[in-house]
Amino acid sequence: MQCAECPLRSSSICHVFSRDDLAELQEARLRQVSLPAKRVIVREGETPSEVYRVQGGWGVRFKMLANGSRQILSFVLPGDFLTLELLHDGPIHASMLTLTRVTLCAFSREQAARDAYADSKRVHAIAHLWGQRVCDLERTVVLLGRMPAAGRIAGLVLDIHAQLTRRGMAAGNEFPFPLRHEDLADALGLTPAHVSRTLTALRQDRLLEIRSARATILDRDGLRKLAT
Amino acid sequence: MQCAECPLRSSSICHVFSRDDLAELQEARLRQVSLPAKRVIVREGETPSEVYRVQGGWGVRFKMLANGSRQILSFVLPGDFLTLELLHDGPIHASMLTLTRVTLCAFSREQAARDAYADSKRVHAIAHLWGQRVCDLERTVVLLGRMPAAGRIAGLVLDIHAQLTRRGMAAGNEFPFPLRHEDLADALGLTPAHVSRTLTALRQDRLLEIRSARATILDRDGLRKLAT
DNA sequence: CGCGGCGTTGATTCGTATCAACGCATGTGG
DNA sequence: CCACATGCGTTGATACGAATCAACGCCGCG
Repeated sequence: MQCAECPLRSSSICHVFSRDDLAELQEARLRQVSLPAKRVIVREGETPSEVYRVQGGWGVRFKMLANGSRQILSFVLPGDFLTLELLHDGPIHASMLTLTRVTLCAFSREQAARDAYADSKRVHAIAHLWGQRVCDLERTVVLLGRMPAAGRIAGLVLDIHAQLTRRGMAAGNEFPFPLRHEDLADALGLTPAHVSRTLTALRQDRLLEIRSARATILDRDGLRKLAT
Repeated sequence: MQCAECPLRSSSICHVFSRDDLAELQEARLRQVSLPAKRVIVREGETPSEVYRVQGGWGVRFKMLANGSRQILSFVLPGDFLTLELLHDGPIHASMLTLTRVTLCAFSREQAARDAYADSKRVHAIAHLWGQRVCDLERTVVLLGRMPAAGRIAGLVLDIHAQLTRRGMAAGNEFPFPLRHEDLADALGLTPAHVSRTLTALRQDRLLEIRSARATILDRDGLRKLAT
């Protein structure tokens, strides 16, 4: 797909990097990559030479612990930029994995890092992305530190729904949701078994329904109350 | 105290903002403020007109929940900058409270926001600060999501010790630690009672000792193992 | 058709919360 | 200088939420 027709351009970093010059953006794009599900994109500590704008599909950023368990730090959605830390030298903080087939638009890390601070509009856009990332993480800390299982799930689902809505990928209260119970568990500090029980309860209370890789919010106010 | 003699200058944002011109830094500093313990510095959502470099004392960034419980997002230590989000318009993400008497060096938010992006060295330094903040939060998410009480305490104490050491405020394995059990509990998703039990266990295992506002790491390897 | 991955459900265990009582230090006013 | 109040840490008994372990069912797929 050409950048000119990309529906995600306006809601992603591409917008800032090429408001005036679409041809320049198109030319900077090295390639589009398509990865199957369950493929490692990068590993913690690496410094790949490309950065990406996610074009489609879902992924996950996570850390492995010594005891073999996995903590998911965030989900990667279409429109996301991978990754901010590569714009100023740092190796990446966390490993990444695709959950579904994922399409990426690749750019040169080096060039992006140079261009990123070329004008103040871009600098502010990047600072804004950092701010969002921090905000998301802080919400996650609150969920993990102070909320019971149902509240954690409600909070996560509402966050994802808000993201997808902003990027035009949710039709009202229904939206794609390819996460398995195990993914939810690893993101929320729970076990798959308990996620199953909690989702069953949420469904019976007519708050939230997750079926065949789609989620439907049945009672937004109810969920918001749970996620306080 | 004059900026020229400030022992924290080299390990804080002041270094980047005035490597060449100490007089300029000194002049930019609006005032030094001293706040007693348990005083609110700012509340979530506000946009104060000053930013600060913490000169001394400890504080806390936190969010209150509807049910009255508190989640601490991070501790504020001498040398910290308050706050990054004020450098590009955002209102602050979380309320802040002093834990001890705190001394702050105040600067104009407006001027700092203008100067922040004036040269690429500063831009990179700020991006680096964002990166650290994200890194800290990600470690917190791992602690809260996947570790038992002893591991959480170990992880937090080691992080704080590393920070203080970097800033020259820890003498080997002993360092100031003015946190009450309730503060630890609110940061780590535990209750004060359970923090007490866990600290007792850590003391009996000769791993960590916390007494009269000071902490001593008795067995660093043991703690690191607990914190995985 | 059989197999593997995933979700569900039940029985049990475990970690932490909750609630309450108590001790100790510190501060304060009589 | 003592009597008392306050705040914080400690300890114990009990409750509860979630983990663990295991069995089973469903479904998609080779």
